[in-house]
Amino acid sequence: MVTLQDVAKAAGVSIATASWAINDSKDARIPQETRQRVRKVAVSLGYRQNALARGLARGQSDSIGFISDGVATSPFAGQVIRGAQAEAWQNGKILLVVDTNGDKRIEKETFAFMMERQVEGIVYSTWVHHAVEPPKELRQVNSVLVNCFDRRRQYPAVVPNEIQGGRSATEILLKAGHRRIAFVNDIDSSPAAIGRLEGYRQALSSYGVQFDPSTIIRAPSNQEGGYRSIEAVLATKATAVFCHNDRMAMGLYDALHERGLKVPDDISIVGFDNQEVISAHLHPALTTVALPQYELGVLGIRTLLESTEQVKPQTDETSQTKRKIIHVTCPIIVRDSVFPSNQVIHH
Amino acid sequence: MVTLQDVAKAAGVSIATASWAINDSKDARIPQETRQRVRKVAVSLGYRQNALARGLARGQSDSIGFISDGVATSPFAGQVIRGAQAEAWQNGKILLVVDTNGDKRIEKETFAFMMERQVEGIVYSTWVHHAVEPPKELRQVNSVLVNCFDRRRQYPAVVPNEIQGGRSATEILLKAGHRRIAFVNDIDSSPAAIGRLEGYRQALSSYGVQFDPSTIIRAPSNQEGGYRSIEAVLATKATAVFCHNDRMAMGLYDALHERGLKVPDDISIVGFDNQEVISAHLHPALTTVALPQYELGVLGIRTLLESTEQVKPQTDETSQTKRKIIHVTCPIIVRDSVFPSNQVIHH
DNA sequence: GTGAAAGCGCTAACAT
DNA sequence: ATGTTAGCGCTTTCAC
Repeated sequence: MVTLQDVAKAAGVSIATASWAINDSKDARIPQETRQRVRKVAVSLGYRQNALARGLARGQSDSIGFISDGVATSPFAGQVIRGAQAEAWQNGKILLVVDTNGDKRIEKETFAFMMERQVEGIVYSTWVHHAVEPPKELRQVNSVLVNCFDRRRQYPAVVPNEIQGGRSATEILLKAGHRRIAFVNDIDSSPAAIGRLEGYRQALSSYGVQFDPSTIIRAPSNQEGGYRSIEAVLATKATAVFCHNDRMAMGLYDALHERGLKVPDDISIVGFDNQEVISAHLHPALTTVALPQYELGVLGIRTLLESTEQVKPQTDETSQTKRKIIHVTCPIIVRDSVFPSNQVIHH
Repeated sequence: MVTLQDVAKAAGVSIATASWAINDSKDARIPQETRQRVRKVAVSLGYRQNALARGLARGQSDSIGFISDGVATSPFAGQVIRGAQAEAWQNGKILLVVDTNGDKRIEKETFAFMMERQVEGIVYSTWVHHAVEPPKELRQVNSVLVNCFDRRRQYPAVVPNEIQGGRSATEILLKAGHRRIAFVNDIDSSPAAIGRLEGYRQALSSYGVQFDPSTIIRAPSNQEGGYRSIEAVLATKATAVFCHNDRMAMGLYDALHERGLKVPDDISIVGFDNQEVISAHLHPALTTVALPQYELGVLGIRTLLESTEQVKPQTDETSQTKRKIIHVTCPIIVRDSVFPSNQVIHH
């Protein structure tokens, strides 16, 4: 293993100078010539910094912890890690990723493990968008919540904008001319269920359409739920349906198919999540609203890095400052399940 | 920040003794009483090891690099990371995960970055099972390939057993009494396409069924491919179809549906991949073969750790030793798309 | 401009 | 059984 010592010796300079040259320190007063020479030598010797030594000396590890309760498992949330990692990388940091599988004990251990490794902060991310009660330890370090939030607002959080998403989904139907729109929502209450409903109502209202509670159908948020809600959907006499997610839409497609009803000719459908393996490949392909997963990851890290620069972690338990929640836009993905589609495109 | 120094002082022992007590060194000859006392003090002081300092002193980082070309992206391969991480964790190691997005330049940078961080080895994993040419640098360190392999067998590799998978898929159909079985394979050649076909042929052969090339249909391995292969499938007069993957099966379901054909009454179907969001939720739920993703991750790390213990990384370019390839079993997941299903269960 | 040297927090060989 | 001490490889202050 080649050390800085070796490089210095080979270049005929002191180890301090070598360090400056390698790191290209702005404030070090060494001539370009020396810098170049040292670096040449370093390359020719195949020198590589030892991040452990560097971190120890500088009291900084250039690493960020990423705790998730299953992001890596989720079929459609790995993108969050990708975004986080890309943004961390941009800033010369590396991510220590641990999936706790939702286990509180593992979570605590993970936290300790990360602290030992001198992480500069921790991103705490969840699989589904919901309220969490993060382990108190998290307050000892800079941290941000991604795809979740704590009710007391002790941590900055980055979440998808469910309301806007629900609004966009509904508006695309309204723009296409639909006025009677059913909403097959998740039977479980959640930020997604609440937010998307609110968006749905806002959209109707902005188009002057009276909200009719009987157009709201609730079912489990999976294919079966969508499939089984067919009767209720047809009973609403709606010409279009906004499904809480793509999986429900997939189930609804099946049920519609079985009754010989065509999408979008007989009924228009909009989903949510843009779970590509489903939405992009249904017949017809499903118009849906995408979850900004990659962005959530990016913004999570960015938020963390910003707060690292400025403030120290809050240790003052009495502090009442509410941390901000960033709501990230959910873009609409137009495909072929809304009729008449030409109108959709023109607006 | 509390250091070992502080703990030693508070406990009234030397720093060395403190270190031994904390690490519970077997060979250190210190009485239990002292150990206990020191640890009590450490806890009460809120002491936490500094992994950087420890790693520097021991020349060991307890971390493993995990490079992937998109595992985190893949809707169904995040499990590989989960498995890898769980196994690493078991051994007191942490994973440094970087997704290169398939970019060769990022790949090189990632490698350098990981070496700087003194990783004890690198797992190089790919999204699809295929042959790779890993960057030469990889040979400088202990490494193992996961879900991919190099033709020259310079690295140990862990891959799914495609042949056995294909065999299992076909056998379940044979056991159910089917004798004319179409195989809708991927039109692109790949270890999966080749292996699954081989398994299909082996299964037929072991049941004394003559292989008929006309039952092999090739199409792009996605929903559209499956959907469009309907004519060809029907033309084979097969009573059952083995699809190269669940996505193709999903497309085929759609096409079958449109012609009023029922699964499994009119035709039985088996998929591959066990992409749950699809397979578990089609109507009827799809019998399929699962990719052992979690296991791939576990075995990747285990293999790495084993070789770390024993051999040093091969630097000898002329060495001709072929590294082993571990083929991991792909379990069959029985659901409702094979008829008659009762027979299936009884065997 | 450059170098000497004091750490960073910990481990482990060596002394006692 | 316990303490002393020399590093691990690097950064950075301070002196020249």
